[in-house]
Amino acid sequence: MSEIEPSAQAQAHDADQSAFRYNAAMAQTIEDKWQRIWDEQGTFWAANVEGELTDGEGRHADGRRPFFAMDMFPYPSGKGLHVGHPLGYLASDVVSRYHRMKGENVLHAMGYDAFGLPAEQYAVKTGQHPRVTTEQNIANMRRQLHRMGLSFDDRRSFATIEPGYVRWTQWIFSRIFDAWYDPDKRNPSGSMGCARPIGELVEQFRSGERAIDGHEGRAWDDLSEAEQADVLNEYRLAYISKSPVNWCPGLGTVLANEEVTAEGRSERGNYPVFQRELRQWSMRITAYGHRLIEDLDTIDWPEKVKLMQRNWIGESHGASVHFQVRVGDGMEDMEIYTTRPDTLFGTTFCVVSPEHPLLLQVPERWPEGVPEQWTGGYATPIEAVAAYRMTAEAKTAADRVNDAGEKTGLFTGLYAVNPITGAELPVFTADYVLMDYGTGAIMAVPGGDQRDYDFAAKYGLPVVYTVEPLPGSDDTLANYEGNAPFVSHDGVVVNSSVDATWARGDALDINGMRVDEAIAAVTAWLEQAQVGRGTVSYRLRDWLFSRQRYWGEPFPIVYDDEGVPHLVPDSMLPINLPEVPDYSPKTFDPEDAQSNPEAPLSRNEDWVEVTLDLGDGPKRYHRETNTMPNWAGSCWYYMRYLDPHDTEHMVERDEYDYWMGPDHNPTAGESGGVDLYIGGVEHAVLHLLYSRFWHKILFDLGYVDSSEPFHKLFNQGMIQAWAYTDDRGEYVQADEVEEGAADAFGEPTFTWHGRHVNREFGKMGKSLKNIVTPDDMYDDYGADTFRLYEMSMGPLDESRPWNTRNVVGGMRFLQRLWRNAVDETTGEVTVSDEAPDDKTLKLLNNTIAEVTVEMEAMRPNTAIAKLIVLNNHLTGLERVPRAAIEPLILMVSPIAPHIAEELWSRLGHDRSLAHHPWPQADERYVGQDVVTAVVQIKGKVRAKLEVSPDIDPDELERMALEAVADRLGGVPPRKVIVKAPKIVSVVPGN
RNA sequence: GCCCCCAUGGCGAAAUCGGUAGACGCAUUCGACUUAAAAUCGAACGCUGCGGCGUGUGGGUUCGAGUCCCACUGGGGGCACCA
Repeated sequence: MSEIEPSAQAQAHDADQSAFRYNAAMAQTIEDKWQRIWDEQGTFWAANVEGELTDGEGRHADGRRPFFAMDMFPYPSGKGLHVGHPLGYLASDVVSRYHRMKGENVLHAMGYDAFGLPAEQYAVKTGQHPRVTTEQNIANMRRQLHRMGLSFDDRRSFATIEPGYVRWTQWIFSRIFDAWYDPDKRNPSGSMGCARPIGELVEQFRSGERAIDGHEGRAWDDLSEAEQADVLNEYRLAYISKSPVNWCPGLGTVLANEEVTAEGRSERGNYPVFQRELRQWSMRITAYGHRLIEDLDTIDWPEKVKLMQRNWIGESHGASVHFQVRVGDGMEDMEIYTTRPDTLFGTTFCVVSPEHPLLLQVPERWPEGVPEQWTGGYATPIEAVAAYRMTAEAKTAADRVNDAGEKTGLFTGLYAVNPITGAELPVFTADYVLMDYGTGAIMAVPGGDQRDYDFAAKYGLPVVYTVEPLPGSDDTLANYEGNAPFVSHDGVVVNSSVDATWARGDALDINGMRVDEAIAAVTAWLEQAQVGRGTVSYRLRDWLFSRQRYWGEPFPIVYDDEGVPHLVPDSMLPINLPEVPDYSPKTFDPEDAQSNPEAPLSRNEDWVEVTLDLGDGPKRYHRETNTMPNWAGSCWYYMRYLDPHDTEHMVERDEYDYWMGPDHNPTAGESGGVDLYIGGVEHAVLHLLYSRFWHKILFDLGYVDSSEPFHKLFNQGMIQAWAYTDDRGEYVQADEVEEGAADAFGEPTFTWHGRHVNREFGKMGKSLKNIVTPDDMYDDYGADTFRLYEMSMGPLDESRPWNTRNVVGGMRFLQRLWRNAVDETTGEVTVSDEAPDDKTLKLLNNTIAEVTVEMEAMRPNTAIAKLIVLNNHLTGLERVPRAAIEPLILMVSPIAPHIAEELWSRLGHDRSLAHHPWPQADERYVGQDVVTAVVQIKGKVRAKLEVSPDIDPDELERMALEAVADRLGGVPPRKVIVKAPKIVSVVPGN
């Protein structure tokens, strides 16, 4: 191995006496050298069970314990990295290096999530093909990450845009399209509900085991192909529907619910989003709602993220109830959803959403004596409903949010019959009822619901209270009547009995019951009377899966002349993106709600129109021109690291079982999955929910044998930064700001080129002029110091401000470490082979024990503090013993690997320390000879005693009382608590 | 509005099970070395009237509270007409 010669720059900087000093220039030389050696020797290659992927020494896994540590892979934007980005990558690298030293077979790799909107927008802006700009960005990002010394197995890197990857993304889509969800079948983990191949559903239809929806009485084979396709579409896990979706004219695409902000605007670009009824692809994630909640209990994730997923899925238990609606001379069925079936006696009207199909059947005339406010002044219900639908559709989601609380709506001219009481209830349409939650229709109970109360107050509808406060509480119904609903579950049912129910003619009386009891009683009655049943609703919507974009995965779908979708056979995958004359999206005036989406892929007719043989001879088809959302690639990428070059499988079965199967690793739990997944909390309900969903489908279908993709999730904090504005509010260059004396209020003041500036706190960004890049760090300190600083800033999962001024502390630590082994003037190794003294042995072994605990718990900040203490001790010794500094170097190596490798090699080792066993503490030297025992009187420290750690409690009590005798003034203590050997707490007698 | 999380010196933080609050680092100050400076090494470093007081504020539980409980203040995050 080549000897490091100090660079000319380093020599000039440090003059003659410290030519071998560890400084920025030396660090860079060392880092280049070791990064090259690691690459050449395949130091970080992870070994597969079989195949071409062996470790650097040509070995397969051979039963070694696996550890799969993964980062949320980056989106290769053109902006490059700042020091805030790699915090998670550094954390996972430290963990990976530590686990390698524990002898585990560590899989750590990095891919690139390269489809998506920003890449496309950047390409449009620069006039280059997105593939060109994306690949440039990937190359740049790869260089920046490599320079940090991250221990990736680079053979396993890939980008989601590569045809070899797209092929399997499309293959997974095909499996999802070709599957349905059977709620009555157990899945492989034993709970109810399982995805099954669509062929098994067809078999049920064909055999008559299952009735064919909408075609009862007909044989499956008598249905036309288009009719069959329509039936199956209602079951497929990937399906086409015409339903209200988020249409964003400013971006020219539809968006998933998760991509729309609370303000009702697009998460990207912040454009208005409109509810439009459009024909789009969806994925039936709602079928998995319960399992996605339930299985959170099997994984080791931050409670915060689990809670966000539970809230997002929003499971609510209630009942659906069939109301009869008078239409003309007949009756139509209207199904409503309620969580409070106990309040059926208190419903005084019904509301359907503006998109509800019942509105197609409104009468031609208003009934007699309808108030003008109900009709909105329209001559007929048909006109009123049409007009209301128009205004509702034109509303952006943002308008809906702003109007929340302000109720609007119109009477439909229809009346529904309460199935229990037989009361005739006017049916309104109002946009506070949403078509895609529950059944899109509600029974309004103004006495028990704030929204219904508001609506009733505005339209002069009666209010009936059916629950009153518990007897014995201070509260009475009188406190509510005339001004508010009683919404609490804590109450007793009143006003709720009939002698003969309308639907069934039996008596029903729930008066006096508590709410929970009453819910159960009414639900049971509904089921017996066959007018309703207990149901579960989800806030979660099905996942809108198509986008009007060029830069995404094409669907493996073609349509025949009748518009029936067909899968493109697996053998024809991947379907690559065609060259089109213009790949930019067709965007519109952001406010133009009536515009229509147009997919860029439809611009290439040669690609769209295609002749294929799908098994029944060559026929003409046209391709699906929408593309998949950019979440598709990230839904399954973790599996591809295991087996990145496989052309036969998404992932080879044996490799999956070894790396991610639930039996492979005692720490991965019953769910199996990635051992450690590090990333930002911003993906809590997007990527992490979609990934779990896809994974569960693949699990149900038998392609993978762990029920969850990621066993342990860790969210790293955000690195924030100070920014400074001048008196005009313009940002000034943050690194040119100087701190001045505190002002009259003790607040610090800041100046920029002599002018006063204000400090604010937030993100790091170009526009805030406070960017610090990793390259700045390499130039001034080197990658090891940069790594050390980021790891020592504080707990990994908390956000904190970046402060370049503090980085020098890490540099000094590494310099002292270096100086403890190498003479700065001569470059000679100075360690001694003599045995360490007793004090050094104690400190060394205690440090090993403590640092091991910190590393296991992912607390590099406290590990570093303890390493510094040991190093500072060695600095004070006459000669530094080899037996002390070698374990120190090993413990430093996960955090500052380059300097550790260099010192290790200078100390005479000819192999990399990357796989050297982690130091073991010698138990004989762990613990203390003397401990300080504290004597407290009423919790205040009054004396300290140096005692043996295994002192007898009675002896300690005697010593303690003697030590504080003068404070007790001869009065015997009332109570003495002894926690030997650390605390004696005395309660004085007076 | 509902739900969740956080608050410790001048600064980043530590105290992991209720047991000496402030480890470690930055900044600052003093000293040694030096013609001088840098670097390095050593020391001091919560406040204080030297009695004490101190972990956002007020209460509580306990021999003992940064840690547990209640109420509040400030900051951050999630959801938001979900029947």
